Amino acid sequence: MKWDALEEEPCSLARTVAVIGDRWSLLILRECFLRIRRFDDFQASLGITRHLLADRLKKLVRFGVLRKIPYQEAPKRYEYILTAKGLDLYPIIMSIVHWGNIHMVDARGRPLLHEHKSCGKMFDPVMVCSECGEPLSAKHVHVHPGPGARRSSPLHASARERTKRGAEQG
Amino acid sequence: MKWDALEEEPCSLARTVAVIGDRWSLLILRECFLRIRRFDDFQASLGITRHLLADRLKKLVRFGVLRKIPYQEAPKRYEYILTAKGLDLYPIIMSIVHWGNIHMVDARGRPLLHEHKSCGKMFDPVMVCSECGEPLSAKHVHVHPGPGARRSSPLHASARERTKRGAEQG
DNA sequence: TATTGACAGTTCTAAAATAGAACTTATGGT
DNA sequence: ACCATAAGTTCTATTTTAGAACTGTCAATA
Repeated sequence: MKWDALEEEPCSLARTVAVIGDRWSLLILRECFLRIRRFDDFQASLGITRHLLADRLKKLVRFGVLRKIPYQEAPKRYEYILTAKGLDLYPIIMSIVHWGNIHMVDARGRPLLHEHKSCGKMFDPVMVCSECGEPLSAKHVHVHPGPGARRSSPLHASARERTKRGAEQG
Repeated sequence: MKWDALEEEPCSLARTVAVIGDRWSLLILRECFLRIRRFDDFQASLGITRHLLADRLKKLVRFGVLRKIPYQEAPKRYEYILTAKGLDLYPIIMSIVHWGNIHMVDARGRPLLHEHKSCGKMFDPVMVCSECGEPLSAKHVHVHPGPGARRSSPLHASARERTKRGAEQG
């Protein structure tokens, strides 16, 4: 499967994965949320090759996650900053960090602590239901096909269905 | 940078990315949360090559995200099911889906709707502070070094610092 | 004036990962 | 014996990534 194909999938996860579903994009975004903005700063702090960094920044700009803002003329230089769309990735970044905090820390403990300025306390992110405010878990969620679903299948056809349909169609 | 190096980083995001930071792992996990459990079902529903699927399942099992459970003897067959550690990935998956719902849907609308069984309503996931319950945004969060942080740097050294230190150390 | 350094890339080759298809192993059914 | 199911493994070709060097602008310095 090609990356372009992912964007076309009738699945919000697949489409998002097309934007951020590779290791360097996620690491670049981490740096963005830590106020890194410039090419050489990304490069040095990540150890990414300049080639790939250029490529990924271009991709993130193309998807509207980052914007190139000139910060000096002569020679023209740009900073990469998060757009509103990019800032909306915060829950993804935070939930990834949180999972790592719970399941991947070594004996030394967390590399990072997060303080909520609004209440002044160190916190963990919690994902809750927008309607009732209760914490969410997979088993209390039921999935329905939405208006953009593929044909009659719940999400997309299950394995066996698709194999059969493929065979029927050609 | 090699994948193994990511696991060693003093950063919970990098360590999590070592586990789920590639497109196929995320898509496989989507299927897991949709109750797909068997090799051929993953393969057919994702269109992933069998080679890569075997590789990714092995990796997810190694990291303790999936467990192989025998469902028949002779010939021995296994299902891949989410462990508790794997189920904890739900907020990551949901926040990815939600971002796609907001920013990547086409004119037809969302491919999927989510119902919260506890309250009976269609919902969106919201990330809140564990201490005060307010919705989180990047600008209300301040980052502090934790016990597992690298030396004296806030998260890890900034670009320029690291270049300099590298030069000093040889 | 020539040199150095900062910055943001681009270009190159070698190594690694992925795609796509065929093959293997074990077993049960016809 | 022959076919189907299931879960992989093996193979070659293509694509992606790593790593290093190179390019082009401009400012400051010797």
